[in-house]
Amino acid sequence: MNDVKGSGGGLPQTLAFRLGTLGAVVGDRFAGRIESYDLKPKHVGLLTALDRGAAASQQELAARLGVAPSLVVSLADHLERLGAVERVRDPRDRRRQVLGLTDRGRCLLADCAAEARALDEELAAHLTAEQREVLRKALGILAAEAGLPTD
Amino acid sequence: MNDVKGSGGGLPQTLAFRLGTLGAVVGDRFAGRIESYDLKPKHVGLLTALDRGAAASQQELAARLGVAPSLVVSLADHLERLGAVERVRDPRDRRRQVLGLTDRGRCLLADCAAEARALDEELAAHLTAEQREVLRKALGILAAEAGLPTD
DNA sequence: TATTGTTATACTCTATAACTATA
DNA sequence: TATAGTTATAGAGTATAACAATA
Repeated sequence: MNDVKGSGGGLPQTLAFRLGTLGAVVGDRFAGRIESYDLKPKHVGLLTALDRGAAASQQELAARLGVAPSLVVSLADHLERLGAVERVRDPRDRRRQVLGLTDRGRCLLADCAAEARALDEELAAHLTAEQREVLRKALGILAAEAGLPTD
Repeated sequence: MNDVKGSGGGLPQTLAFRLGTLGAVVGDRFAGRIESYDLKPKHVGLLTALDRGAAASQQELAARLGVAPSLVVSLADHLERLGAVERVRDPRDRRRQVLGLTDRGRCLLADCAAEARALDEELAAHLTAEQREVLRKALGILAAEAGLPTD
């Protein structure tokens, strides 16, 4: 009458459980790979946001990333120390600090992308080409619905 | 020559990026859903581990979950206060506290599974039945490789 | 002496709130 | 007075290390 393996009612089979647990594991492994660049996933998220849109104020970035503005400050501080972003005062409104990617930042981002692709190879080693493609596409749909970057 | 949209080299298209970011979002949404049960995702992880295997010592659980033994103590404390688990001294080795699910714990776990299924409906609303199935299966393969629960 | 569980402590991450400069 | 950015502070979460009980 009930499920074979216990009382969870198949919790481990749900998308929510699998995405949540896998996301944590994959995030940790990605963090380990970018550690040598002195970056953490949130820094990469900020770089990605900058790479995808026009240079933006820190408040706009905070809204895009869904984090507090004060966190953008510390992320940007760190990235500025690395020479990956630069802050430019908006001459029309001198309160605004517009963040822009530097060449160094683009280079770092490319390095992170390469690390992610290498990690993909490890992760998907046992999937068929077709499974990989459907997986990538389906995750893209979910990401788009969640308002996350997709391209 | 280069990618159209920027310098990320398609970072947002990688499995690693999508799993990491989606995992965080989905984890937060799941956390919001189980908040009213006074549970957090880590508690559900511990309940799930208990539901799937024989009752286990706290050190074994820590290894299974990949967290510090001291964290299992605080998780188990909380679950014990909720009446979801009970600690029983192993009579053969009185140092060991064997954790076991109670009926209340099984009930809570079933509630969490229902929340996860409801979240799945929201998440996968725009996927075809076939996409859902391939997604579930592919994530199951990845989860198994990562040593996570799959059934 | 080694091991299990627990407690004490410290560190990381992030948000909230207070503050400064500009509008 | 309102807004952008910054700084200060506080809380949650988790790991490390010291400790107690048992083997």
